[in-house]
Amino acid sequence: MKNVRELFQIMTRRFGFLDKNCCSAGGCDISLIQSHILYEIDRQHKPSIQQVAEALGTDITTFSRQVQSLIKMKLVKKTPDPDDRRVNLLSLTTEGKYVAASIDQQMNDYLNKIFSHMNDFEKDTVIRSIKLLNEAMAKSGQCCSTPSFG
Amino acid sequence: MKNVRELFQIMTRRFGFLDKNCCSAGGCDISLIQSHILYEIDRQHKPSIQQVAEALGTDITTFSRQVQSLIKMKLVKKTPDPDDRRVNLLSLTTEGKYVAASIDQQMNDYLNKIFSHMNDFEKDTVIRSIKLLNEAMAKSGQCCSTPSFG
DNA sequence: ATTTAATATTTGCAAATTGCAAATGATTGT
DNA sequence: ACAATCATTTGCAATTTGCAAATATTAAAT
Repeated sequence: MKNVRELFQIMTRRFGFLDKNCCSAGGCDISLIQSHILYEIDRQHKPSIQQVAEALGTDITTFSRQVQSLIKMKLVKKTPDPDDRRVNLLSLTTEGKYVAASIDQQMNDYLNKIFSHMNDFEKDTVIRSIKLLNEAMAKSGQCCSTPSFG
Repeated sequence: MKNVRELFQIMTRRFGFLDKNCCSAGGCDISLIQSHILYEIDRQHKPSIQQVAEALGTDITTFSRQVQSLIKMKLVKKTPDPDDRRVNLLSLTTEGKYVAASIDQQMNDYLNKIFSHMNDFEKDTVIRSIKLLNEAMAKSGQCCSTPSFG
């Protein structure tokens, strides 16, 4: 069996390209990192700045500034947490939701294009495998989380 | 079935963390991008600067400078192509090969740790699935390659 | 053979991104 | 009230970025 790492490396790289190719939505061009931020804010329920920064493995001071620029672009909103006024809860604006949804749509379209080269059984096996992989990585704790917080 | 993209996004992110965690080898700390460059130079046979830049989807002027710093670190060597003196062929120095091999070792160790949470059948299925996925992505041409050269 | 286009790589430069250290504002425990 | 802790933001200096233009070499055209 060839080097397992090679398989993962190539796949991840390709998926990264896919991600980069889906960074514009309705005349709004955003960076790859910004796309990841929108995705993560959408996924979590009113996360704090720190939560998103940690999820993405970005330095928090860097992240703070990235949020500022997304706010300037009117894609993200910052609301003080009523329970703890130190924290700011992040959420997407209507426009932000639209951009995020549009990116999600593009990504899923691409993924379907990829899966069109497989039969139903293969597709099912692949999806099941990714799920398995994610669970195994979650169990492996330290190694697959943010380097700094590891 | 939940959103397929979510599965891929999380997996890719985790694998990215894994990559970042494997960026030091024998007292030599390198950046994530530099790690990718070493990997790609190692994989290809005496590639040109342009070939590696395109494989990694990096702007070529940026890449040119990254190669320069790797040369300063004595991890990479640049040899003029005898057949076409415009191009410089890249290769790893002995030290570069050592660093690349060490990173590869760390990555495979981590991957084995992850696979230790599966039985042999599951592991086999997952690896087979990644292969399938890579083939399908290769067939889908445009979408999973570098954005600029699309 | 000389001129012209193309190609691989490198620089100038100016803007954007980075992370550390320190500051701010808010909360908790004593 | 007080110090310790925490979430977030700024100052700052260094690195990284990409575009446009320069350089060096090759291929094509006349």
